[in-house]
Amino acid sequence: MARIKDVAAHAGVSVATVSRVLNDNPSVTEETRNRVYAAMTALNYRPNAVARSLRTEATRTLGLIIGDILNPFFTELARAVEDEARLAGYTVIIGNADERADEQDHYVRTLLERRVDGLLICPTAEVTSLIEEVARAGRPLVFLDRTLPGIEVPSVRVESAAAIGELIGHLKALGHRRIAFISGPATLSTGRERTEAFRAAMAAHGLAVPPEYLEAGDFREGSGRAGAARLLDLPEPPEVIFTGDNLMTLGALGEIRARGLRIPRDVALASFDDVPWFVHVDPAITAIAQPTAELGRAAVRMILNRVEGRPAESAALPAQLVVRTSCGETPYGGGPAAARGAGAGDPGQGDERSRS
Amino acid sequence: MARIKDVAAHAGVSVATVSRVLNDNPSVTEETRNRVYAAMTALNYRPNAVARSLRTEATRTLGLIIGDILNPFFTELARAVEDEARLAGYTVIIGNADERADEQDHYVRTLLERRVDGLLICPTAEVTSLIEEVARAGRPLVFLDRTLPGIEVPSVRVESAAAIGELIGHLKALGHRRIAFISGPATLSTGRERTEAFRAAMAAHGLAVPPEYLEAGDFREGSGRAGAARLLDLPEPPEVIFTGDNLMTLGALGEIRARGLRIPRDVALASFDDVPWFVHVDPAITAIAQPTAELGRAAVRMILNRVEGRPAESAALPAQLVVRTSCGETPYGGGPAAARGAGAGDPGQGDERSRS
DNA sequence: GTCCTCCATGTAATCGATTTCATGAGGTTA
DNA sequence: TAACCTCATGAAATCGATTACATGGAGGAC
Repeated sequence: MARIKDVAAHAGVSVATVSRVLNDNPSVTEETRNRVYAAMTALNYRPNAVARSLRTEATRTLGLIIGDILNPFFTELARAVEDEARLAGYTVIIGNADERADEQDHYVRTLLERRVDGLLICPTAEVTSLIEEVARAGRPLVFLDRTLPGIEVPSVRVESAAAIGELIGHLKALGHRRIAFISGPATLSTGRERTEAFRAAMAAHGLAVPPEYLEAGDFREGSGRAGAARLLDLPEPPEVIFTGDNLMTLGALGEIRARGLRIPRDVALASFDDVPWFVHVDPAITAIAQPTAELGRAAVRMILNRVEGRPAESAALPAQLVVRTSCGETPYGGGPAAARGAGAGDPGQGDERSRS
Repeated sequence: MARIKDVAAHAGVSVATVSRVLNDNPSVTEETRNRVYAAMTALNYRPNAVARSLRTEATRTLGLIIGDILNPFFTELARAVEDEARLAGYTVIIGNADERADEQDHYVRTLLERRVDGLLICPTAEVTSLIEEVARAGRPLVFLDRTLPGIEVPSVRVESAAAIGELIGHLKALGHRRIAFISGPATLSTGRERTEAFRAAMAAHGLAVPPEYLEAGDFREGSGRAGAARLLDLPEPPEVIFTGDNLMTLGALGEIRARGLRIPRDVALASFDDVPWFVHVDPAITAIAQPTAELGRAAVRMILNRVEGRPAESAALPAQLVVRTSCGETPYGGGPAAARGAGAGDPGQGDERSRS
């Protein structure tokens, strides 16, 4: 593969001049510039980003470590991060932690060795010593979606309490009283926050939460299924199962279907986290939609601020309740076709996730 | 950040010795080795992969360019590629072409500049001059899922004809005759292959395919919806809509639901490409499942063969029909709960997509 | 015509690792 | 004891770019 030296020789100039052309340095004659361009195309020259990075100490690369690549939430997040980074001229390397601290640490190490300019992490449960060290060393780092206690790192997360409160209000208005929650793991900030918000909202509405109505899940399909099974086996099963993320919803749905129960007549279902196909389940699933794409974009802006030496401030973006029909017909509306969001619209409907 | 020189000074050895320790060179005394390790931890040393790559001309990185990161098919593919690459000690950089040739070319350029050791591409429609050049230059390149005509590049793809033949047989056995197909773009090899297989299977079963029963889609949700709308508006609408990929299925489903039609009574639906939630649609959607993960793993093995100088041979992996209930009850089985795969099982059911 | 300035270009150091070749200490053998 | 070998280690070149500094020629001012 042609090197800068070859281009220089072919064009009859020095490597410095070729480098200047490469970097749009204005102090190169139009004529020389053209000769260099000609040499580049003649030799099929492609600058070696490895060499360049070694010298400039910048890779124009961001590392993104997500929790689970098969979870559509993280996929959409990755997509948004990628798009926003691309606009700024950065490439993204995605690492899939598979919700395991050791996998996460593996990627942190790999990405640091590759000298990414910034690191976006959706941290798994444990605060590993590696993460602590990286944070302490002051390397550009931003937490995404989740946070870790006791670590000083700017973060972008979702503010879920308001939407959860709205959901509980909606359920109460529909006449439901016995509401169960399949939570995410208490080791994750998102799991804790949603559980706390659920408890608080129930209390605010004067509804009791017996301990057996709080199932501890792990943001995986299997735990959603198992949690739903235990809830449905209770002497007094809940009227509503509220699940803490889209994969556990998938599991709970599977269990409900396997028992031949009808939604919402036998048991209602609501999901934290919305995915496109919820609309196509019969009945369509009431869900709390997260501002996933905005979350990713905000995180990129934040990490680039840190990379480029500007200050970065943590942010929390509001989630939004999307009322459909899986918890019963809304008393304030028409039939299934007229189901409408309690918020400014229904971001779960239609083509909003397809791009041009 | 500490460099190899600092470690050498701290341990009282030369940089060559540190490098030897780093690379597990056996000709280093146990004692020296320990001193070097101690220095490394003391200084929090992390080898600079950029510098190493410059010298060794290897990045231990693979590039993967997929068609659309929001399509679960490609996500699962990416996941498998990542896993298999990781086993071999490689990192993967994923580029999302968004089904556009210019985006694809952008990533090809970026990845070449970053000197990835090998390139896995799910090529978009056009044969761009860049792709041609890269193929001609003999750089390690493997086509994944799709192929390009007239370009000598090893590829891994899905053999769909047999499964499509089986599906048509299944539909005919259920009494359906008027079967329409919403195809992928004819510019993609997968689009062409599925359309050809559909025509051939229909002909083999003595069924006619009027031109208006062949809708040209583009593997996007919107075209599935529009195609379904046109088919349902025909004076003689089809009894079955067969869609060419999972996103178009999503669109067609949306259109069918919006019209208040019941599946399969008013119109049956079958999908090429299976995704986990098809099980939860009511009725569950009959689909042709692709060996997605195996596709990704095979592609990695192939590119690593090429990278390491071994020969690589193209492969085609068989798709499999998964019969559910969206085309009607099977005359050879029980009720919905007893729906069973025509093949060796139902890879679309249960937890097979969750990992430990 | 001389001198100074400006500016396009070139020379060479540098980034942090790997790797070839040299070196010298210690052990073996005759 | 001399000659030789083995082996751990070090010195220095190298990968392909960027960039500080040097250089020399053209043009303007006097």
